Amino acid sequence: MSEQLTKRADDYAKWYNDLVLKADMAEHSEVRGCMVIKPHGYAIWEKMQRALDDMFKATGHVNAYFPLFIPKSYLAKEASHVEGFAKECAVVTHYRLKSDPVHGVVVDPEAKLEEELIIRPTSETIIWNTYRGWIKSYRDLPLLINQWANVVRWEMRTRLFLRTAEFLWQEGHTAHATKEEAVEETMRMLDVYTRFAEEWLAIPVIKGVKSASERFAGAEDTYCIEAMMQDGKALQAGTSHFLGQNFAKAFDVMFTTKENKQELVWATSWGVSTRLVGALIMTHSDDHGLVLPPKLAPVQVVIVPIAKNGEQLTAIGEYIEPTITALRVKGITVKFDNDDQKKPGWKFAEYEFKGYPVRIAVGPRDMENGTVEVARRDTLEKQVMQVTDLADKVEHLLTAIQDNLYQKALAMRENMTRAVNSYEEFKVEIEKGGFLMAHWDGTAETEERVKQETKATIRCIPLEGDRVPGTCMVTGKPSTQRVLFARAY
RNA sequence: CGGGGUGUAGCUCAGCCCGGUUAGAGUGCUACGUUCGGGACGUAGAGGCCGAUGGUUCGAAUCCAUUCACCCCGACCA
Repeated sequence: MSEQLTKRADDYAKWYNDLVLKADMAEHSEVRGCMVIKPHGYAIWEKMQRALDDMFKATGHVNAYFPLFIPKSYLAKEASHVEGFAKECAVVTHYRLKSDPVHGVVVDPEAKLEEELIIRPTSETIIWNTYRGWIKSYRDLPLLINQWANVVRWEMRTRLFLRTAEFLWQEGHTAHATKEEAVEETMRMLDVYTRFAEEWLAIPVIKGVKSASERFAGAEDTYCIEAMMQDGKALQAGTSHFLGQNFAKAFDVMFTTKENKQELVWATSWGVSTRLVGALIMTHSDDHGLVLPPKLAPVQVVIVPIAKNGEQLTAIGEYIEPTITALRVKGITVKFDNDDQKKPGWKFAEYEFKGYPVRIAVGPRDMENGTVEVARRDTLEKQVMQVTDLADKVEHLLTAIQDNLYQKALAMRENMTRAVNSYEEFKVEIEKGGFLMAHWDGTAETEERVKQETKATIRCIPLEGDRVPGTCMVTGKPSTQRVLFARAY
C-alpha cells in the first residue's frame, strides 16, 4: 500500500488528519485555518443536508437566507452574546481596493465603512433585527425558519472539519408566542438531532443540558447531544437553545396577543455543522481508512469488474446489469467502475480507503458459477453470493452494516462510560478517557476547578437515565443527579 | 499568543553538519508493450529560480541574517 495511514493506536490525531487528507475529503487551503472541502467530503455533507432538511421540513420549518455581513452594532445589543463572540469575529472595514504600483493592490483609505461589518459567527442578531419587521401579531407566530449558511469564527487553532475558521452549518431560528411553545420547539429539534445522529450517522448520543458556563452566549438554556469518539473524547454533535426573550428584548420584537396586549416574543435557535463529518470519521473509521454508514455514503455499492480485455468487460457489464437496475430501483446508489485504466487491486484498495460500504467484484469465474464476491467495509468480510436476487441481499446487507456500525459505536461508548464517586477516583479514571458520570454540586466554581485540574469539562447534565441524587465528588455538597464529565473536542 | 517542527519534482522525502561538475530517490505523470481475482512489470520520456529577500564566498539547496507561509502540541472555542 503506497498510502500509509497512521495507526489509531500510535497517534489518533495524526490518524484522523491523514485519513481526511488521504481519503480525499478535504485539504488545507492557502488561507490559514480554512479548508477546501473536496468532492468526497462534500458529498457526505450533502447527504447530511438532504436528510436533515427533510426532517426540518417535516417538522414545519422553511428555509430562508440572511446576509453574511452583520452591522457591528447589532452584536452589541445582547450583552452576553457579544461577550461570547467578540473575540473571534472577522471585521470588514473597507469596501474598495485600489491599484498600487508597489503592492499591486492596496486597501483604499477613502473607502472606509461608516459602520464596520462583522462576518457572521452566527445569525441571531441580524435575524432578530429582521424578525422585528415580520412579527406584529400572534397570527404571525410561530415563525419557523432555518438557513443553510457559512459562518466564520476566528479560531486560534483549527482542525479539518472539527474546527475551522469558516465552516458550513444550518441554523434554525424560531419565534413563538409562549415560553411553553419555545421550550417545546427546543426539545423537538434536540430530538430531531438525536434521531439524525442515531439513525443516519449511526452515532449514539447522550441528550442533555449544558451547565451555565458552557451555555450558548445569549441563551437561557442550551441543550446538546454528546457523542463519544473512539479515543474516548466527547464531541458535541448538535445544539438546541432556548433563548427565552433575550433577543426579543434586545431587538424589540413584540407581538399583539389575542387580548390586544403587547408581549415579547419567545425564541429558539439550533444548529449542526460540517463538524459532523469529523464525528462520522472519528466514530466509525479504522486503520484501513474511512468507514461510512450506508445511509450517508455518497455511493453505497461499488461494482468492480475483473476483466482481461474489452470483450470480458462487456460480458461482465451484461452479466451484472440486471442487478444494477434492481439496486437502483430500490434507491440504492451504485457505481459500476468499468474504468480499464485502473486495475482491480488498485480499485479495491481505493474504495476500501474511501469507505464505500459494499464492494461487489465480478470476474470470469463468477460468470461461470453464477456468483459475485461481496465485501463489506465495516467488517472487511468477503463472501461469494449467487447473483440471483442479489439486489435483495445487498439491500439487507446495507441495513445490517448501518445497524452494526451503530451497535459497535454504542458498545464502545458503554465500555468507556462509568460512574465514579470520589474525586481521587475521577482523577485516575479521566486519564483513561471516556465518559465519567459523577455527582456535581451545580456550582461554576467546582466545575472550573475540575476543568483546571483534570482538563475535563461537564459535557452535559443528561436528560435521561440515572437521575438519582447524591453528593458532589469534589465538595460533598448535595447533587441532584450525576452529570457527564469528559475531555472534549 | 507561547513551545516545537517543516518549506527541495504533482505527492512523500533524501541531500544541508563538513559549500565545489549537469540536485537525487520512491511514488505519480506521458508513450509503447506485456499484464489484470488485493495498490502489476519492462523500456523510453517529461517534470525544479531548493519558500522569499539580503549577506559571506572565486563558488550557496548547503553558512549567516531577516522575513513569509503552513503543520503539530498548549492556552481559547462548535
